[in-house]
Amino acid sequence: MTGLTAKGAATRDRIVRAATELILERGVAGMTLDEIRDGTKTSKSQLFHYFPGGKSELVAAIAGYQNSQVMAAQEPWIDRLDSWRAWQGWRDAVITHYTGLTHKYCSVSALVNEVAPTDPELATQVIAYADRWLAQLATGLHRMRDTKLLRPEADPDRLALAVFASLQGGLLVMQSKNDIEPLAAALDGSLTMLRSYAP
Amino acid sequence: MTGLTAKGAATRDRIVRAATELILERGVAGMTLDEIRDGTKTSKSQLFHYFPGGKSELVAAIAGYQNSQVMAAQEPWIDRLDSWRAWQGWRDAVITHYTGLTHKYCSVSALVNEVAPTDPELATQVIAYADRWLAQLATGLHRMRDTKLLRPEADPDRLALAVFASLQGGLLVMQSKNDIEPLAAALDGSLTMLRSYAP
DNA sequence: TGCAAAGTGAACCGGCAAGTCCAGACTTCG
DNA sequence: CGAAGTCTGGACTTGCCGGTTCACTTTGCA
Repeated sequence: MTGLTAKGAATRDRIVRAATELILERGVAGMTLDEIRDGTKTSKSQLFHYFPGGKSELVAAIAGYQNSQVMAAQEPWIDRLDSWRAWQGWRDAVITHYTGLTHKYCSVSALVNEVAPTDPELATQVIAYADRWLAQLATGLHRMRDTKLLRPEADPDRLALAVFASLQGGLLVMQSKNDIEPLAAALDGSLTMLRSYAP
Repeated sequence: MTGLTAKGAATRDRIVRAATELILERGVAGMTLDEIRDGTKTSKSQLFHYFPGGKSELVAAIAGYQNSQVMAAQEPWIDRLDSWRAWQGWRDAVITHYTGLTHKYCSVSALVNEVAPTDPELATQVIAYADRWLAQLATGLHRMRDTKLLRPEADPDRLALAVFASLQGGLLVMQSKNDIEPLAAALDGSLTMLRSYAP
């Protein structure tokens, strides 16, 4: 997206923000372009002006935006999950980030579920975010095995997968119950599981 | 649904089965009544004849049907999760059930995600199934604490919540990766977590 | 200052999918 | 048999929503 004036950039930004708000509350199918128009003092033509690919492109932009938010919230822990202290810090950061957002569609992966059957390309994109997230967890665990914080027979990739699944499930249940507790229980359970692989 | 002749019951059944097939593959939004019609040698009027509430009622019926399938697949373990042996048996039964269904929308809870914003009543219903499932896990853990298989300070309800979240997350990731491994990793992680509460 | 490019508003289109209607065919049972 | 109730087909209606068009204004730069 090049050649945007200040005014244009502002409008585009307004659209993304409003659309994000809507999509978090109502899901992809529940978000209509007309609602975005109403909520942003814009018009359809502008939507397609800034997102020529239509709804798909807009949703992709939102997913990217949300992903960066979530990843940022996990800083600085997410990059250095190579000590027990870091994992605990990470857990707290995740809880903090999602506290107060319990009623929303927070989970990137949950989007896949809705989007995959009708828009495979978009799904691929979202899955890529998830994979990067998962990879960060795995990297930390690999380092921990290397530094003998995990027993040698521990399988970092599989453990990371378990933690990630647990995290996503925690988010899912959190949303349906509108309560942070399921996420907290899931993460605490994951940490307990990991610690049982300490030498 | 009373006053159904044999023929009527058969038709109704045909509709539910075909609709289940479709919804598992494409999600709620991706399933259209016309497709059901095409796939079942029926017509719209019959859909509304057997499900006067329209799509919502049909989806509710499917959810109930799916739920009973999933619960049945966990027999006999799910009713007696009060020993480590039972948990292992349960884990195997779950994996077996979902193996070969990896490309589908298996998770009941995942449906909530799609349906909740637009149909709260239906969502409530689906959540009820999930709660019953969760309760069964909790019951087993309570018994295990009572019989000293878990340390007294273990919180069965919270542990059950963690296991359940992990399970749901495993299903979610399983779908997006089209691979059973995430589910297996999630369940194995959960069992490891539980076992660390053994005395 | 003027013109090309960017930005904007609103009416419009087309398709899709949920839900309706009704006429007629079967089933059941007195 | 025949009437009440059940089942069926398919054409029809309705409204929503993603996407298009086009005339117009604003902006920024040579």
